[in-house]
Amino acid sequence: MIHEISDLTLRRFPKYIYILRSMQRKGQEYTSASELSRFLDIHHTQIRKDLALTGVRGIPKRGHRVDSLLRACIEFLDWDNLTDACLVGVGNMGSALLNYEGFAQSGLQIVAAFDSDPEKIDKRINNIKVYPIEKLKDVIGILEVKIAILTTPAKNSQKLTNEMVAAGIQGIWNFTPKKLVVPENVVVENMDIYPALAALLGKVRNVNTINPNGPVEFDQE
Amino acid sequence: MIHEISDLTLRRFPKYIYILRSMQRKGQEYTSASELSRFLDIHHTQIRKDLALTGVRGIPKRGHRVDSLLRACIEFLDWDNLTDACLVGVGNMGSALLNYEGFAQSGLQIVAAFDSDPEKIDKRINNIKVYPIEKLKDVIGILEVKIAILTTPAKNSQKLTNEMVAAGIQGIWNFTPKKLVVPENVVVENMDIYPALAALLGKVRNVNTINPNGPVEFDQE
DNA sequence: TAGATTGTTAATCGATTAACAATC
DNA sequence: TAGATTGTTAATCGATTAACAATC
Repeated sequence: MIHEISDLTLRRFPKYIYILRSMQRKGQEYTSASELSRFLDIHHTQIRKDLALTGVRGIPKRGHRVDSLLRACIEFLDWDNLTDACLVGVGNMGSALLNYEGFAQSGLQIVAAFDSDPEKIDKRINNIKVYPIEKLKDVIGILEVKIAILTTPAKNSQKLTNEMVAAGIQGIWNFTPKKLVVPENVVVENMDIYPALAALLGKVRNVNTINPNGPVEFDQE
Repeated sequence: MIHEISDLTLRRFPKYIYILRSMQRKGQEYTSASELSRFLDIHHTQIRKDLALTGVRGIPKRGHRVDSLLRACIEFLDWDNLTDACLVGVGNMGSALLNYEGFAQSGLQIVAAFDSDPEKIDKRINNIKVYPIEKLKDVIGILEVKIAILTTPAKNSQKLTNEMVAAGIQGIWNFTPKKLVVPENVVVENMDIYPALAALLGKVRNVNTINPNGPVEFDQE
């Protein structure tokens, strides 16, 4: 029986990869679950379970070779194969993502962008061509893109989503605050910043409420 | 005994606020936990528990008044009071955030930005002044800012974090992939896009693995 | 060898969901 | 009234953490 890999598990792997890459750059040969745990605030048992999913075996007392462990993690996420994506909505956030350098190392390649502003159409941003939004369906169909990044104003997000789904999109990275309605075989990953903002402000308040004057210092003098 | 409000709870409230605002715009007078549940994919029992935290009481068979419920949710997150923040690193992502229109409605006001590029210093983006990074400590001290948004390259993130903490920052919204080390009274909210990307690509793969040919259609002919 | 580390199984913890009486 | 909705308590579920034998 194949177990579905849980969302939380998938989210931990990029953190392993990030640390392992920096270890590799520094020439470190071996690492252990306990060492990764110290750097990441993830319990060492959790890390062992995750790494076991990739099939690697560690050596007691020594741990894992950094390079083979890194390779295993990258393969586990399939980040050694680039998945094509398109980006819809070339505003501030969209441009920022089009200029991101890290995607190529993370399994993603943006091959087309769409916008409704005639000023932007047919321009290239970071060598990615901006198509008119009317051509959404055609271009997605021709390029056979399965992943879309949605960075439009929230207003049209559902309409565009419907078009994208009709054109064959299977996964949407949603940067708008709107919940998208999609068929069950289409996946949505919400990248809404407001829940994160609420969590940040709320946690700062939690800290201040529980411990309103900060750490108590013993006033010598 | 005061219960600390959990992270997941805090993250749900912006979703309630978002829906309630659009209901209010449409002039809808009443809503119910069950209705919100349909729009949000959150269990109705969960919603009732959350709303109970704000102190509102619903009316059986009728639900809640949209306007008073919205007000209660906003007060619960303290979004009716603006918290000052500064932004460190005016790159693509930083500029996108400086131009965000939604923060004022979400309890956040960015009052200063910092960068090391002389081209950017002393310019204004969306009326927010860009200071030289060397003045980080002074400006944060003078303006008494407690929240920082970190959108620099990952390289210097820990060094800048140390400076910000020394200057009195209590909460950091971290857009870099690096895990920041901070004292326990400082809160970090990670807005790393790679875990989200891994989750999206992984979930699309999950769907295709479990159901490789999409939904089975009964071919009538 | 001694001890650090692995990998697995069991216990704990917290969030989500189910069940149900109360109420307008 | 009948029935939809509320709000609470109990059950379930899954993730995290603890415990521990195996091993180099």
